Amino acid sequence: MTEEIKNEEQLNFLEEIIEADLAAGKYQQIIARFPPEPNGYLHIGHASSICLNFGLTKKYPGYTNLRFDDTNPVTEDTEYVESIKADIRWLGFEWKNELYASDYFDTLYEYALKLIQKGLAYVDDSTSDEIASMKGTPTEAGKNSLYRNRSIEENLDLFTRMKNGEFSDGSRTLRAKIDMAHINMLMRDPILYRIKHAHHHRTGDKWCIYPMYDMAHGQSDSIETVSHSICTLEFVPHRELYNWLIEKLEIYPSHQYEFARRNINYTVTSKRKLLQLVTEKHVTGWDDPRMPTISGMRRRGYTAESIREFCDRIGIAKRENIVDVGLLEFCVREHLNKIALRRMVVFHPLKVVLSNYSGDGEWLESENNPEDPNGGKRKIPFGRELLIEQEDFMENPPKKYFRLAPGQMVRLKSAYIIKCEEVIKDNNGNIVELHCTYIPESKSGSDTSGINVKGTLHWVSAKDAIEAEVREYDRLFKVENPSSEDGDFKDYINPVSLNIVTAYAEPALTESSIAEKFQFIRKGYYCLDTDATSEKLIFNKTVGLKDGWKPAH
RNA sequence: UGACCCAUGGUGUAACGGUAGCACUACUGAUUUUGGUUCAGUCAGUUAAGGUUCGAAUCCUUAUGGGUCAACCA
Repeated sequence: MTEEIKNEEQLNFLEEIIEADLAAGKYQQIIARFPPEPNGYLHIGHASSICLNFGLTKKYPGYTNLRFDDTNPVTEDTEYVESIKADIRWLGFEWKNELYASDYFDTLYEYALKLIQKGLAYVDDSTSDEIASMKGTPTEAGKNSLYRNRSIEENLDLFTRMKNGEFSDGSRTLRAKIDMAHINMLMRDPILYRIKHAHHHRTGDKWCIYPMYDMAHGQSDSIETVSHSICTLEFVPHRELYNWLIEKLEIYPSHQYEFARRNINYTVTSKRKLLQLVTEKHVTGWDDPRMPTISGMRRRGYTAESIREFCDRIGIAKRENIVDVGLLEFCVREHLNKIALRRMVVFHPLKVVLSNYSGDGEWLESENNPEDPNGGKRKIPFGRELLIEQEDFMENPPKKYFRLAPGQMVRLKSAYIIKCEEVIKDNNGNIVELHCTYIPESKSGSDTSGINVKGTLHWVSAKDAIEAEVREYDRLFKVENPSSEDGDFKDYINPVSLNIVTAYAEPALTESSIAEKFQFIRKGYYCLDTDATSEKLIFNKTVGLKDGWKPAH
């Protein structure tokens, strides 16, 4: 019975492996790690990996370490270290230990010596080109290096001198001695250490030789006794080398498991490409709201909850995929609908004069969020002259047009029902103003008019409205998968991914803070941008409302 | 012309030899002082061909399609 209930839960393949390992008593707890290289900002793909690793060790006994894979000093920087830590925390996760592969450089060096002593590694004087040309191809065996059979003593001496800085960059490498005819290219005497006289963000100038990924990653996992080392599919061929090194080094046997990285349409998630967008100024920075980076999504107004929900919904598997960005947007709307404060903002104003409204105006009340009974209310000024959206009026409306038209009535949200009496045009025939009458008995909350209207419009009081800059974003790329198209991915950048409009907002918005999320009624979800000042309101469009009405033309 | 990984509606993901399910999208309808939300419903899928079996998305074979591998990157 209990087994049946348990079986109803759908596990992904990693959870199945973990549950089997736990059930077999192979591990008492599972240890995972999130291993970013500090050479770029985290993006939505990393979010998926973070949710996976940290989520697994939340679900099962154990913990996740944060380990920076900082073995290439020329591309890495502490700016990235800090942004990565901030992004993980913002997403809602906390690591057990903050670790760096560079912390293990001494140990890794000892491991290299051990390999040399076992006759399993050698110093190669070949140039980069020579090594490449002797590597063979997937269908052709490679050739042994001229230096492959040096004595252990000579290798020890040369490697020590490499470490001591006696040789120039690129002049020598330490290579594993495996098999140049191996079917797996990675096993054809892979390079373990290379010379780089470069300043490292943590170890400074202590080292001039640095381990390659394969010589560092699995060993770091092992040092940390990581039980489940989860990475993406392109590392599948590395697993053989990962295991070979652990076996020869006789160290703790961590295991590598691979899953398919998540791709999202109309964007790119490759740090190299994202870096290019930043350095070539196609966007304003790593946190440009159009970027699929965690910092960009945060600035755009996406919530951590919605990103976690998205990662949860797309799941994990081993097959190639392109997730529809629409699902991400659904998750964002789903959360924002619950928490966003409703406000009224008119983007393309059309003046409305209420010919039968006298007096200086009045303050009306409106709920902050109809989804939240405890959300409270706010005051909105109402007056004789109002602004509505140009698109909410049509002189010759199609059928089923619920908005304003000559002789037609609509409700102004939280205010009165109005009727369009007259259309005022300029000399060119453009509509510049509407003269309407309002129904005094139709006041929101105390409506005794008995009139039912289909349409409700958002509006602002003309004299009380405040100007705000609104930045509206569209997808960064014109095609679903820019990386798979011919030519450069940058050829497919959407030239109109940013549209700036000056809008007219109700006064309550003056008090906005960056932490608040808004829904501009009938428009979408918005948030204050970091560029905003006390003099100038600037909002980012997070995502639009689902739009259920399309005029038939 | 090798090896490895993968193949379920438009998209993502389940079903572990026994009724192909869930979510997003799209489309209907109801409700609605947001053409939003909510609610109800509809359309739509096992790459192909063989084989094993009482029974195959699932196991086997072959084919087809996609991805990965020849950086002193990770």
